[in-house]
Amino acid sequence: MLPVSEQLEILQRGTVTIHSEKELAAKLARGKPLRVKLGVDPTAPDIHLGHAVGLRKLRQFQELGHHIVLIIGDFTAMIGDPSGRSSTRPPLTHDEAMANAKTFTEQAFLLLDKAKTEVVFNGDWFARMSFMEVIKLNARVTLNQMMQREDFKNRFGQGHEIRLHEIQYPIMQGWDSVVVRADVEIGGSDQLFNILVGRDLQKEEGQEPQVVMTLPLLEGLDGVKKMSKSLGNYVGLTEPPKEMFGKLMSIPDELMAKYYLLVLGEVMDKTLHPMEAKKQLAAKCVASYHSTAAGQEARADFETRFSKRDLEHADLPVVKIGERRDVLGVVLQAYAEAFQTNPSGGEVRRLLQGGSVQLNGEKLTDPKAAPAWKDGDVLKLDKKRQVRLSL
RNA sequence: GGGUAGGUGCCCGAGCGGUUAAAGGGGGUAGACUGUAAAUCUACUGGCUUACGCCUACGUUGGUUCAAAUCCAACCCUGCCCA
Repeated sequence: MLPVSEQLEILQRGTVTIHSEKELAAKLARGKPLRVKLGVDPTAPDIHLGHAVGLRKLRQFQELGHHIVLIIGDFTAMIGDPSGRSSTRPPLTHDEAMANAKTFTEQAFLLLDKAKTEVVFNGDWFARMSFMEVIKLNARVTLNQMMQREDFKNRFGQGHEIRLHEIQYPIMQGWDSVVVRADVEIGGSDQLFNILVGRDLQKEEGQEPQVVMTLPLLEGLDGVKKMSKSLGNYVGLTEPPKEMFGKLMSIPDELMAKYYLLVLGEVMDKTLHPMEAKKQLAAKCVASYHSTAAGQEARADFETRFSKRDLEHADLPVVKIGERRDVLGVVLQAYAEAFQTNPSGGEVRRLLQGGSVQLNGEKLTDPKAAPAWKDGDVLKLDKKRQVRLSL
């Protein structure tokens, strides 16, 4: 193992808070592998770049010889939990949670060393807790304490409802730490409160409290809200290269440096033109989850399709025209076949009206028109999607 | 349990018998611009295989009325105050 000071230097990189470095140093100094905990709720089947921030930090721990405990919140996912602002996440069935957990862990191993990772499910201990045990656990925490959490405080202040099960959530997460005897827990900076609860519970149980390590939250494509599946502002780790590249090109410039840091672990070259910097970012990201070649290809494709707007020579999905020859019908078909999405007739009419739909560069506006479609025609559907037609 | 304020479209929020698919804002989509960035301007923003037509929508269910998101009743839910 590396000397403590070197380990510390690596581990503290890119963190928001470590509580406390002194404790971490002391734990490291023992020379034994630390148990580093990360809890994830399998509320969605895919891992995105936001999750990857934490996973990358775990990877660093692994490379330094430490042990990772990945806790899958199969139990917590079933009861739903407070998500972000003021809404409550819908509860999942256990089957749904487990199905998500499966793909979730598979994807996590894109970044983690499977051999040094222990995966546990918190349903294993929560599902068989008795009500008495729950009460006793609750007795250790005060409501006043819970109300310190910003999310609760705000909602309470605004007269919004807070359901009691939501207040259990930090307690459960904290109890997880007790069960797995975590030395360190990492999480997004929004997890600070929950992780601190873990410390309290550990102390009460006579354990040495875990070190809290929080990481910056990665904003999603909108540049404002935390990346999340439910907000639709995410980039999935397993997305196809072109998709991944395109999505990254749409992030606000202000976020680029942060993406460089959190997604790639690099410092952005500020001398580059922002667009070039973004292309490099996107290509590198694709490279790390697919391949360098895929990154270059995605970049080339992007430049053909969007920078040069050369749809003629672009590699587009091909849609074979079916029975319907009217514009509305063909557009609907193209969406369905090439992009697995089914916009409503109204939506397509709106796109037509707005001049979004173009055939070989000519705007199509009449849903009822039936142009003389030709083999190889390029049909642009919206800002980001185009197809090639075949007869 | 009592009192009181509320429950409106993706979100916030106006409307308080007809002209309301429902003001305004946010968000979203599209167009212009352009770097699939930002800013700005503009349009659109319930559904229907093709619509000056139909269907669904203002917590739920009934009722009054030619006509209800708007009035009445019961019920469900939330905040606040009291117990």
